[in-house]
Amino acid sequence: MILREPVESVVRREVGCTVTVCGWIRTARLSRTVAFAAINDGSCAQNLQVVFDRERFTDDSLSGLLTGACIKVLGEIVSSPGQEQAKELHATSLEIIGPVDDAYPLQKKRHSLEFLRSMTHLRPRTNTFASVFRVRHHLCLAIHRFFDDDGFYYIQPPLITSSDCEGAGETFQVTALPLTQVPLKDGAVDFSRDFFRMPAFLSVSAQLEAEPLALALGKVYTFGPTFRADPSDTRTHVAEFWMIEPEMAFFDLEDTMNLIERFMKHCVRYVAERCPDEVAFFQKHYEPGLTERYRTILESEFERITYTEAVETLASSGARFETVPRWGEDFSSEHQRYLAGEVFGKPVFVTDFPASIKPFYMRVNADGTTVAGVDLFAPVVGELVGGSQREERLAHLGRRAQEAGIDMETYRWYLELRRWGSAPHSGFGLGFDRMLMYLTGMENIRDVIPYPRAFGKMY
RNA sequence: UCCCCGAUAGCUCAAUCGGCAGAGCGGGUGGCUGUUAACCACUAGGCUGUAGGUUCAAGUCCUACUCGGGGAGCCA
Repeated sequence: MILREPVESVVRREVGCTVTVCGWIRTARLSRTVAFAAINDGSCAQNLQVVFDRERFTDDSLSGLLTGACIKVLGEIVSSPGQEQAKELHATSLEIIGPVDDAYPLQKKRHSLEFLRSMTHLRPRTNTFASVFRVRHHLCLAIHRFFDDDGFYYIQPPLITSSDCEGAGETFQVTALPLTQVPLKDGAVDFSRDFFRMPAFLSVSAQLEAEPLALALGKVYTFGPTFRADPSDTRTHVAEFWMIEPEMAFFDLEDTMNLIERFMKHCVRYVAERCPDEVAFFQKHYEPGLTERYRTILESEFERITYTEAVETLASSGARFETVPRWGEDFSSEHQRYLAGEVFGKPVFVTDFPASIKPFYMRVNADGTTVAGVDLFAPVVGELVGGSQREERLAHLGRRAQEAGIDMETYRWYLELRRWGSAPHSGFGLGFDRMLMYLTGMENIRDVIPYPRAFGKMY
């Protein structure tokens, strides 16, 4: 067993304690009487300064103190005369566990995020990525805690599905057929000879599978990976990402907005409490407005306007848009950012969209032309959440499905939910990785995911 | 997929009108008050993304391609 104490705990130790620490050297400095190495073991944002008395350590024994090397140090906690840290470790023994050579790519200076993207195996050793992944962990737990405390059940929908969820993007097909010799029948692929005896896909949304659980357990949520084969090559898109999809029986659209707002505030508060060092780091190096962003979310009441009001606001704003906002068309990302950023300066719920631009499962409003959908737009990043009250009336759903060209046989089970014991219910979807971007200020989704899978690239 | 920008030392970048390929950091060597991305000196390190073209002369201009980034669309 390798005994060692994490830096996160060492920095809270009393002066005089003897500890063993293992970590990677971030920077090392040698002078005549003394040498310093700042080491980090990932347990926290802080480095631990280790001091080597050069009377005790020979030049040779310190020659391995290079940026990137993994070392094990036994020493005593002493108070530090330096300005940048209260305590430091006075070394009594040093072991170079993993030496480095001069080809080690990470240096004690800033690297571009693009450069670091080319080495996903080493970038977690940088302050930036270690911080991102620590916040990622805490945000995951914040989500589970929120829903557990709120009476939700965590469910696991299938990742492999038989159908393409309407309107949610391109699917990856899953097959066990030999692609070099695909079995054919009447000129088409014979899927009856595939693994599932039918075509299969990776899930693009768990919503449809979550609804039956909500209509039995009351409140449920999913939190898992989602796959999209869209050829989207942007800083907010990847092929594999994580989504949170709560689904609630006996919730109307207003209940849903209240839930989303409470949820967002909980997550922000949780991260601010658990990761103060990381938030300060991102504030300093990436997004000067980050703590202000947190404050706005925590202290403001999110704006709520209808789609029609939003279009009018945009049209009369005097701002010049590349695409003119017109009723009946979806908002472009510049519209979303303008509404949240310029008009309100805080997150804004937009509700009641034209039925023609939304999927068949959203509940038709009394006016017959709009549906009870809601999007949450945030400053800078645009759309964060998309949700709706689901159409629970069989006749309405049947009509909308037909208009949308949905194969009724495939969705028979979905219609049957409305046939037997139907109930009003609602849900929403939230891109976890995008939320992490929002909370860290990282501007490319590929920099908040350990191993991003994107169009044309497998990092 | 479309539009825009970029590619020069290991990394981050500079190179004026087309005229000798540069700096900082990192590496090595030496020096040095307990330093904080330490500092000082010296040193090694280059087929300027690839393939063509224009020119007396191309890192610089033109064409194509490759790779990277940003934006649009689609979406989370």
